Amino acid sequence: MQNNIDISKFIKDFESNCSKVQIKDFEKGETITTFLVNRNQFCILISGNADLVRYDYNGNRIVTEKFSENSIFGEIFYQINTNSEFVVEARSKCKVLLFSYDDINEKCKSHCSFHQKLLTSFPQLIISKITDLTSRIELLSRRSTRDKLLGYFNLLSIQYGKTFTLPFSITELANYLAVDRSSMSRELSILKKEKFIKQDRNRITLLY
Amino acid sequence: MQNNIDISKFIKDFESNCSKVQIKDFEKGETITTFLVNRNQFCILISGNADLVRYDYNGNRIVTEKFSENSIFGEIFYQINTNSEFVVEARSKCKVLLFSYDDINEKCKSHCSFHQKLLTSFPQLIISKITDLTSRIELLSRRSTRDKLLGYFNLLSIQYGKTFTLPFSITELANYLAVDRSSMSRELSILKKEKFIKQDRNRITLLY
DNA sequence: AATAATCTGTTGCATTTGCAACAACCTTTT
DNA sequence: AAAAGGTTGTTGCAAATGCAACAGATTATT
Repeated sequence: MQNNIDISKFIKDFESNCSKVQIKDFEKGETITTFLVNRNQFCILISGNADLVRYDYNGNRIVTEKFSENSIFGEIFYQINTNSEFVVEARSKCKVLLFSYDDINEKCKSHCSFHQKLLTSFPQLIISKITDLTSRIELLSRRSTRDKLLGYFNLLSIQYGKTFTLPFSITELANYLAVDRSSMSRELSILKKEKFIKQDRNRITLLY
Repeated sequence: MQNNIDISKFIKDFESNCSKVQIKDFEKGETITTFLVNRNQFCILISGNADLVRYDYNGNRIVTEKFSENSIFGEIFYQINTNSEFVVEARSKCKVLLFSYDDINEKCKSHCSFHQKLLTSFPQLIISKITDLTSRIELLSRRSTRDKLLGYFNLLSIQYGKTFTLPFSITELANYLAVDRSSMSRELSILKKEKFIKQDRNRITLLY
């Protein structure tokens, strides 16, 4: 979630001068893109918030990833799967940079300053994404809800100390940890009862 | 897991001529690296197999990731966490490329052919890694063992058709899907009984 | 300010899962 | 060939989790 560079600032006052790269605006609720075919599509979220939503065979709506400023996403990162449908939905007004990964490689050999900047920003954006993904995998591979919660709180406490505000709501936290919301709520209550944590909405204090 | 480029071939007959990049050999069972401090360490597994193992507070040994030829790993991709210890262990003879991410950036501006090749290989290695991680997250975020199994089988069937051999053993599959081995075995039996799949050891046929 | 929509905590219940133990099988080593 | 070490499938049982339903709180909309 932490990004050290700020590509968005760079782009905000910058109009793409290259036909291969698009900057598009989306209103809340709009579909930014879907993952259906292999187009090597690569996107950077310049501003706003968006969810990657999977609709499974039962029609269940499952939030698979959450994107914010500087997040990267796109078909290129996904194995396309006929059994479920992936949609990136804007949760607020969004500004998005879209391009094909093939194009970026070609174009970067030219001296377009826009691409130049994009290319130098790439590695950090990508490494940051991998860090996020590995953290999440580490959490998701824990067997119990309690371990998931404590593991996640521990990560946050490294950054913010014993008291911190969750970066999302309780409902979204349950999604992030891939557990049932009400069950997680139950487990939170137990953690409170056992004096492991204090909780006020999405503000958490660790008591250990 | 699928990589289109082959950096290992390139490196096999190549001795690093740059002091910042090391190629090291490890015997089966040896520790390749640990994730303890933030050194921006970045590794590429040239040949062999290795596991990223987490030892949690109970001393449980949990395989978090599995690496094979062309896999990338390193501290740089992990939020270091005081509560558990991460160790990369060689499961067979391994040849590993190690360097600091900072160095690679500096050095790449020079015209060292080794770095040049490394740099051009980077994006694909990284994208391939992200694809693997997102696939796994998609599976891990499913609530039931059955959904995890069927989701994983579905991914494999896209590549290999209705009959395929799992890339790892049943025990390792349970690790990959973060479920108890015996419970998973139970669920596999049910799937067999219900004629969803045929299974012979780690060879699976989908019957739907 | 009133209303609607969403979020949160709680609880009962059925199901699933993890855990432990064990036997059969397979692989590797001696 | 025998022994040792690891893998796999099975099962009983206890514990954890998902699901559903609901009420109160909070936030957004009109």
